Amino acid sequence: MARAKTGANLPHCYEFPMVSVAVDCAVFGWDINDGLHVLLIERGEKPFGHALPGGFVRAKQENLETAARRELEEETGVSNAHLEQFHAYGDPERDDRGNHVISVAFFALVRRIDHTPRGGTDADTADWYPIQQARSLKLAFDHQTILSDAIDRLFEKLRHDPIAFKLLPRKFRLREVQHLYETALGQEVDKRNFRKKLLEMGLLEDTGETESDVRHRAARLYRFNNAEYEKRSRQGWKFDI
Amino acid sequence: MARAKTGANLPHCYEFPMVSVAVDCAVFGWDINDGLHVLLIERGEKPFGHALPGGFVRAKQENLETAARRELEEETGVSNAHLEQFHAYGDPERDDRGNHVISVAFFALVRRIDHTPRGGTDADTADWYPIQQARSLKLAFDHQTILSDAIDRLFEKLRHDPIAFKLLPRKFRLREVQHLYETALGQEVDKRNFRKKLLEMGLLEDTGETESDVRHRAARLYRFNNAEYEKRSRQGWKFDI
DNA sequence: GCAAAAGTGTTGGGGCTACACCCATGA
DNA sequence: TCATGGGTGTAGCCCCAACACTTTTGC
Repeated sequence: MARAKTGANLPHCYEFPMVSVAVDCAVFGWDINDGLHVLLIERGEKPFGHALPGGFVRAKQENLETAARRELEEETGVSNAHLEQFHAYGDPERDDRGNHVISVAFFALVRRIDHTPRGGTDADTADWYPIQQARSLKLAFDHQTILSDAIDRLFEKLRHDPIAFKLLPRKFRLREVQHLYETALGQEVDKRNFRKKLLEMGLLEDTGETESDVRHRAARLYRFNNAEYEKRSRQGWKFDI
Repeated sequence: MARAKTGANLPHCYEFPMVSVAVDCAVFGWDINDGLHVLLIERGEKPFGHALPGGFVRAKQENLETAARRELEEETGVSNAHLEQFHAYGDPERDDRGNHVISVAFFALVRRIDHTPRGGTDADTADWYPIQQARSLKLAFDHQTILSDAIDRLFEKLRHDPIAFKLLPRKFRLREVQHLYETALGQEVDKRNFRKKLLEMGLLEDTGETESDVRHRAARLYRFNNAEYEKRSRQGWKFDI
């Protein structure tokens, strides 16, 4: 999908030099045993190494979010993610292949169990990396900056928006929620106070089910009541943890 | 600055059709007598009517923020604004002149007294409009959506970031701060409690001066201590109102 | 019965809300 | 002296933080 400047037929001509537009996604997945992970591509072409999934927007055919969903599906097999655009990156030198490429970055939240990554259409492979490890890799282009911004934004947003429930399984234990928030806040929280706050908020429904296959007392499973959240949201209520 | 498709020399050729990249700015100004205003251009060309100041990014020459500053300066004479990128708009049909133009939108905060708007380099004229009035205008392209998002974002951000002091004069009365917050929150706040909170926060310095030319008791003038704010910020402290 | 996590109540203190009056100034 | 906004103190309440033990289950 690179905009070649060499070669025979370059049929699309303009008065001024043009910028290319790409989208990139920081896809996050959560697992109570493993913590927060991000989905990275191991590139099979030009700038080798790891990178965020993404690619060029198809002019006149799609908007930014559609492009992001398409690239995500093509490169990693992930579909139906919760997508949120968070920043555009536009330094002229950010793509070291020479073109001026601006990239609109999204973060994406998925339930990790639903998404065993698969490789892309070409030689690329996609895989989950713990965020600590991902942070220590040398990513292509300015993807390390993008990833770092995405993580900051995700942690910030978890506090003011109930997007945690896009990461957690549909039926979850309270302790999973707590663990996720401890990761986001960077500190431990008091179990009793956290549960009280969460339950008294009135957005969690007891499914009546409990976990199974554990060798200790089984935890109740809860479900997030999104309809109720949206109702209150329209009335000006604000989620906060 | 339009990317003409007609005409003789179109020297920049590509393998694929290209997207154009623009930046647009919602410039906000505040005045205690007048409330919140936004700076709009009255366009002298093609899609006539009002629009946000902005224009195309110069490929290979500038990044997004630089482009926004340049366009702001060229079209309205505004310089040294506080700029924050907030969203990118990319629907293929959003520019009704036919090209696929994505726009990276910024909101800009200025001290209105410093900026008497002046016209642009061409036939355009720039002027302040109260936000209520601006909201009721039919703006060019999807600028009404952009403006509306910018206002929402500004109001939200005022609560978690001391950006109010980018809108207020360098030396301000407490009542001005209160008025601005009442606008942002959409509700009145208690004078005593508001002052207490603000002063006990310890980020406002008494300048020792008072306002003049008023026919009632003169108010003290305060200054925002940005150095202190940044220091605390680095220590993890969070502004909140 | 033991290991491992689930689940639960109370208390004290700090911060927020609510509320009303005097002060300084210019006309 | 009056009109106009500037400036201040307190009491009650609610919410948040701190804190430790009992329950269930599988092995």
